[in-house]
Amino acid sequence: MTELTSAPLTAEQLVSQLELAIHEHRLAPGTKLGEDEIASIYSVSRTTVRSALQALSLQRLVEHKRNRGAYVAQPSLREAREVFEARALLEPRTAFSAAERTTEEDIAKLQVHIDAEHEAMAVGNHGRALYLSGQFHIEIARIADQTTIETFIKQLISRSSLIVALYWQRRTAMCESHAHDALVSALADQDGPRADELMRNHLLDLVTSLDLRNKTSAPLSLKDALGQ
Amino acid sequence: MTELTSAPLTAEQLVSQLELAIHEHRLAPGTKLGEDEIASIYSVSRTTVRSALQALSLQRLVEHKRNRGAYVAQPSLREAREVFEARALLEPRTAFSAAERTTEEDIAKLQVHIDAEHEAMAVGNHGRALYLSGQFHIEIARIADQTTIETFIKQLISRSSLIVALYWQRRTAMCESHAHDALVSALADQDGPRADELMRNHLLDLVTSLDLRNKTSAPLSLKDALGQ
DNA sequence: GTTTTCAATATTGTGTACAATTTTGCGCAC
DNA sequence: GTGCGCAAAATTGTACACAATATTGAAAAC
Repeated sequence: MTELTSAPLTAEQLVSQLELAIHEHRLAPGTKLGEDEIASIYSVSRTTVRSALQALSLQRLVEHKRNRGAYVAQPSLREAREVFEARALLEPRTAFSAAERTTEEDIAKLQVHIDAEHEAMAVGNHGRALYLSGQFHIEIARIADQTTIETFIKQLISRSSLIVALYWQRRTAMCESHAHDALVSALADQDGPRADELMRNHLLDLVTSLDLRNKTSAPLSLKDALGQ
Repeated sequence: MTELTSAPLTAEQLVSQLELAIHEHRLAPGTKLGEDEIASIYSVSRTTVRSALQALSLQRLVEHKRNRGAYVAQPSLREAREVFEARALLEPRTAFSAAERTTEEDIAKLQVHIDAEHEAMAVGNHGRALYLSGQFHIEIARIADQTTIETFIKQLISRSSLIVALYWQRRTAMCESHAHDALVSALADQDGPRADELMRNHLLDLVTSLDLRNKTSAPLSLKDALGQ
């Protein structure tokens, strides 16, 4: 389903593949990304892999340790807070702008998105649900027609996915997408101020659903802590 | 002055060199960045050059055209507007946060910065003055202690430099750094709201000093338009 | 039995060589 | 004289081979 041709993946496609895997929590934070390993899995040369890993490194999705290799990033508590502070600065206002120029096609698209989210949740595919949940936020930035800000938000969403993997409190209950429903409603009404407010609260809810107290610096397990 | 050792530059250092050259307008938008050319100039391998160019490409400082090479980016009018909209979302609030935690050392540092700006202006080194002017904004983000947002602002400042190169109206008069003086004052008083307001107005002044009307899509000269 | 040192192995970092694509210049036809 | 087409040159994209560094395991000393 992911690929039809047998043509070797380009670096850009490889970035997408790895990005998606990280998004959907198939690759956990701290996982080592060996160059030869990835090269053989995707049947590409190490040159391609290195290019892809550099791109992901600049996006802060992987951490590069000199002469030791690339690892899926493990955002610190501080980084986690910063990511959500940045989102708080960008997303509400972007939702505001989006509301003012939302078309009917946009609403339809968002509705499809939300349905897919619910579907993934129903099937129990939490990784997929989380990915789609992120795409929803990106879609709003797209509607706002601000590609520069959209790029930033994309990056923040990616990193948020890592943060969720590390600091999520409730393992069972996933994020209620009622917030997303309400946002779509505000966008459909072209109600900027309401969209702004809803997005602000949504982000606040997200942060409070995380465990961002600095008990220890421990990320996941003892093995991970020593694994560095 | 730029280097003492004869050790070959690392990719990261090369990025800094090229970044600085673009910042200071020694490399104009649209300039072709041939891989072999750069490799011979800095006595590094093409591998290093390619790595550096990829990094700059992801920062939107250079545009990569498949099988045609890398060029110093030429932000479109639309892109230019977007960059300043993003700055308007990030920088005022960041100045606010910075004001609340500014120390005396920070003030001293900023003052040195401003003095250097004036000095560069006095000598007529406009490129240098522009670079330092950008660094001032980055310094404020640093004071705010928000590395994630700082990274975004760095990128926006870089791109602003390209935008100034393309769309600056008054060729003679450079940006009056009185705005920067006022900001330092607000920071020294730890007056968040005033810093926010001053930054907001400063950015507004910057935008209005640019020529962002969409007369044609022409960037600089006819030659450039054809040069693609 | 524990610790330290050293060699063997594995992995990343870097440079070079080849392949693919595009551009350019010349020649021929109209 | 102008326009088209093909071949040669140049430049980027990709793969491979070697060098540098870090990790691992075993052997020896305490």
